[in-house]
Amino acid sequence: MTHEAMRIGQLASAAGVNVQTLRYYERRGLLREPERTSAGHREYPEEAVRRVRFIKRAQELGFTLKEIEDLLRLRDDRSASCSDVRAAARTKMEDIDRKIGSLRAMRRALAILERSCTSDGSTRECPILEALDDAPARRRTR
Amino acid sequence: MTHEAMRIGQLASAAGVNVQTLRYYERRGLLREPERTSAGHREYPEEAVRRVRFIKRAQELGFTLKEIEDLLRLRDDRSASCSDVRAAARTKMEDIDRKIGSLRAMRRALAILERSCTSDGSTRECPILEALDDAPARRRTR
DNA sequence: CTTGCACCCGTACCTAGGTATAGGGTTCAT
DNA sequence: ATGAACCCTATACCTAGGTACGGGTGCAAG
Repeated sequence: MTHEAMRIGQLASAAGVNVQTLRYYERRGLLREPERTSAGHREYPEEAVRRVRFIKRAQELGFTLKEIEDLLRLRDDRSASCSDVRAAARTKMEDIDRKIGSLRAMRRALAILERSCTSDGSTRECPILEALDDAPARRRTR
Repeated sequence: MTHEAMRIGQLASAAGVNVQTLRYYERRGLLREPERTSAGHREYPEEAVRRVRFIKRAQELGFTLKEIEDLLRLRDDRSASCSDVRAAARTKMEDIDRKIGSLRAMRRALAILERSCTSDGSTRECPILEALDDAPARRRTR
């Protein structure tokens, strides 16, 4: 049972990206340089698939590759001091909380829009802009 | 009290973007062409500030300008049929739910990471990748 | 041994979303 | 009535995040 040897093409199709993207991520430092066969071909462990998918997912959430690199470094860097890791994790969590807050506001606005539209056929008083007027992660008592 | 006349520079600084960005949004169709003075200078109503802020906020949440255009069109298009508006709103809400789901998973992972780090100084078994293994909100990639 | 496919590296190119520059008009306080 | 601070259009340029291309190698099947 060889489950420790994928080549770049397999990884690419498993993760839904293309081969050059993987090499690009490697250059950028998002993927560490994998082992090579004697012929110089890259050999990835299976977990690489999850790593690449994580990257794509995080991108859809509005994180830049730089930020994703930071997130992944939290995971990889065995030598990082605990307090650094904790601080970085907290920073990212705050960032995430803010994003969730904004998304919820936006969702609320869309729900109102949808409801207001049901009633009488007019799209008056559309709330989409109002939705994000206040600070994105405003602490609401609710 | 005239609060119905901002020029592009005022709008830009109020919304925290630069003047060329506003003209760019106009070309892209995200901002409708405003009135002009006799000399051809753009005159924006106050609500333009909120519109621009909305755009920036939505971008941070991973929406492309194209998608933001769709969102804003929902609001603007008085002639859109109610069922179109409702359908589009629902689609966006699903999208948002997926994003929120992913962000929550990521947040959970970071919280675990932070906690696991407290205990003994080692960053072993970091859960960051595991966080997003399952589909974010039970919906396949678009 | 050659055909075909996956891989290697380096470099060029592409799209999205801006940002800057050139060359000119407007406004308004001094 | 003039100069600083703004505005106009058009066009060129920039960064992020890829994608494609050219020329060469590895290797299994026919």
